[in-house]
Amino acid sequence: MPNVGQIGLREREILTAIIETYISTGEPVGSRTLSRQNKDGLSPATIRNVMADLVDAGFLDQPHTSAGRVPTAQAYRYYVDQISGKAVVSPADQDLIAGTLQGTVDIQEFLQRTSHVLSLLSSGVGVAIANTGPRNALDHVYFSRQGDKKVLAVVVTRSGVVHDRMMRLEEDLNQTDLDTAANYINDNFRGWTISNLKAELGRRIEQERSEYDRLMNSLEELYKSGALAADEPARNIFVEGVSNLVAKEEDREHLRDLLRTLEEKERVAELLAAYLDTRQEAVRVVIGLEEAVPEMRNFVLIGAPAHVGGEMRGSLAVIGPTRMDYQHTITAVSYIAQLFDKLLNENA
Amino acid sequence: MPNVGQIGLREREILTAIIETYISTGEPVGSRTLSRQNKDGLSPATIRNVMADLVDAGFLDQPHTSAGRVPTAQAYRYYVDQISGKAVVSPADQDLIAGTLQGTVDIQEFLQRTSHVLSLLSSGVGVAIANTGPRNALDHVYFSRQGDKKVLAVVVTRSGVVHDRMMRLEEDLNQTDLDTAANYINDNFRGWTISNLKAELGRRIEQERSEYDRLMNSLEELYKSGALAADEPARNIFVEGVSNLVAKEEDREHLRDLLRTLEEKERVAELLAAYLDTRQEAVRVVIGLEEAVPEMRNFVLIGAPAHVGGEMRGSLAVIGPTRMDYQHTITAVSYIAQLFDKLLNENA
DNA sequence: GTTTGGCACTCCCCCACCACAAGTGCCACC
DNA sequence: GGTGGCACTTGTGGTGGGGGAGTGCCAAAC
Repeated sequence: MPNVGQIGLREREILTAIIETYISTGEPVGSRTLSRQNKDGLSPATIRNVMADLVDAGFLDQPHTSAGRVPTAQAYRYYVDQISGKAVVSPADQDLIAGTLQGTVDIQEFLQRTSHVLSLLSSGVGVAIANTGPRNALDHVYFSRQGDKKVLAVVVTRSGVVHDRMMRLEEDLNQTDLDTAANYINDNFRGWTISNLKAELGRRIEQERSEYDRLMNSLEELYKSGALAADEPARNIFVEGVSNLVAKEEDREHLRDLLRTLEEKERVAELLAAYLDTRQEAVRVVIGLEEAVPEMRNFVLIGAPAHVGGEMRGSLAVIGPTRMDYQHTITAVSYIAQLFDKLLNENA
Repeated sequence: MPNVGQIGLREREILTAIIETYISTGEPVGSRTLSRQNKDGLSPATIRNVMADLVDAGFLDQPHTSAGRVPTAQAYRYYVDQISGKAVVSPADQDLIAGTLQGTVDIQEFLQRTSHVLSLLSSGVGVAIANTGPRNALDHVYFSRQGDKKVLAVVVTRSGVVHDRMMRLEEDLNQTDLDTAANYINDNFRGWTISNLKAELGRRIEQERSEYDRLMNSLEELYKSGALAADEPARNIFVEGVSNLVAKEEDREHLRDLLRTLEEKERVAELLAAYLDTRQEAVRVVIGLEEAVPEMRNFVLIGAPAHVGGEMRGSLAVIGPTRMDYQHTITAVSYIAQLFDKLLNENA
């Protein structure tokens, strides 16, 4: 068994140099190239020996016998661990981010701009999501009659996310009935999670069904119409910058599958949820995305959750090729995640 | 000067055959191939003569001296005119469309699903837009205090489009002030276009500025915060199916530019507006998109507007390669446009 | 013992070359 | 006007060799 993880200083330096060279050139790196750029003036032969060790240890691969070496997932993992927390976000990036996000109070707008700026700063796609999960607490609802049997339902949650939805009822309700129903819900359920609210409301409707009650009748109508659905996920998932991937991904078919997956925004949301559903605040770098999503081979996820009171309420990420500027991207994600956290907590 | 447009029956048959063959194979079509598939049993030599005429008349091009012929924009134009209005939408497509769009009353959901189904039915991207232009009439507004100096503004227009926007004020207003302001606007401006409303409101605020008035003060606050902005275009523009283009477009750089343009949804909206802003109901096929958008060379737009009382309130389109199944796409766009029209008129 | 230079070997990449297929234009003939 | 024939053009696909980059290993040097 090779001595994985037990590599010395020289090995580490060379490994880092190989990874960085590969990231910038995209071509397998050979001993000669490395020897030339290395200040320590090591000869190609020495480097070859070290490289052989690194292959044994699982950090490098050779596309074929007489080609240079290419970093493995394990190498990227090592590289990311090693650089994480090192750099701060550059002033230029700070300006760009501040300029883009300045003045956004509205969550959806923030998400949209965040995904955009992430795609600009990285060589991948930017993703920004506000969770509209079962744990999202109600602030208030508002119903507005829009015509015969048609009602606009606006649900505002404590995290500032607004759901508006046009509903069709089975029987007509006038605006007074709707206001009464909204008041009832707001008075009784403010602060409840949407799913709990729905369950309890269903129970109460069931209980009162025997005796005729105007309010309960209105509530039942609204309940049946789905006016309280908190699950309109596609509206709060923003994915931008797919054009970045065109330049990066070689294989055409692979590219098409990838874009197809990214267009299914719910899948992207699931991916982030799977890897970021944690109480940790830190940026997480996931290498080896193909285990969860086969068409994402050779892609990594750099993401961070946003919390309100210890609960995850949103997340943002860059999904890009393994060959990317990790330091730059990690600091950018980290910086924006802080802003996101702040925004959510202001709104809470 | 070549006798453009003065082509006989035989020429037309051959031109149509060339276009259809080119659309299905993607390769320049030669006289021999055509002679073999043509039932009339014309010899390659005859076809060659006809082809030479068609080149003179501007319908065909040759990539190089000894290659087959390729249709020009003019040829596609002819082809589309010739087939338009011929076919009806197939039962299978009807099922797919109905299944996807069934039960959507909410405009945004309809737009999203429409763009999706258009991308499925064609080999291009599907676009669906609800106009939030200056001509959009107010139904009512609703303001809700969300915290210190923060207000959620919900603007509902007659076409059923909802704008919700979180605003930050310069000074705090309580909910009563907000309700008074909303009532004032609803009582005075229902049915006005948003831009007229804003202009008139600005005028009134200016007029009353001298004397202190609580209502006017609230209105001014809201006015300044931009709560009445009707221009949140990105939320009502849906573009889906970019992965379709990966398979179609050869040139990598071109593909990247194209995707980049399609990601700027406002530009897509402008494009539709430019070509569809008309009182005509019919599907419009725009060939030669590169005049307006250079990166869309070799792409066509097949779109239709949706009207309410003679005014354009929405539009939908497919943007796809010149090499596409026109008949299929045109009928699909036409069919969905009718549904869109119906939905808008129900909501009106 | 580590580092280095040397050397034979492997493999990919590029390019020149050639034959071939598909297509054309034109001309003579029906 | 349609057709067959023929010489010419041009992209394509396959082959083969030269060159470059890199490797592994060994023996010598430090």
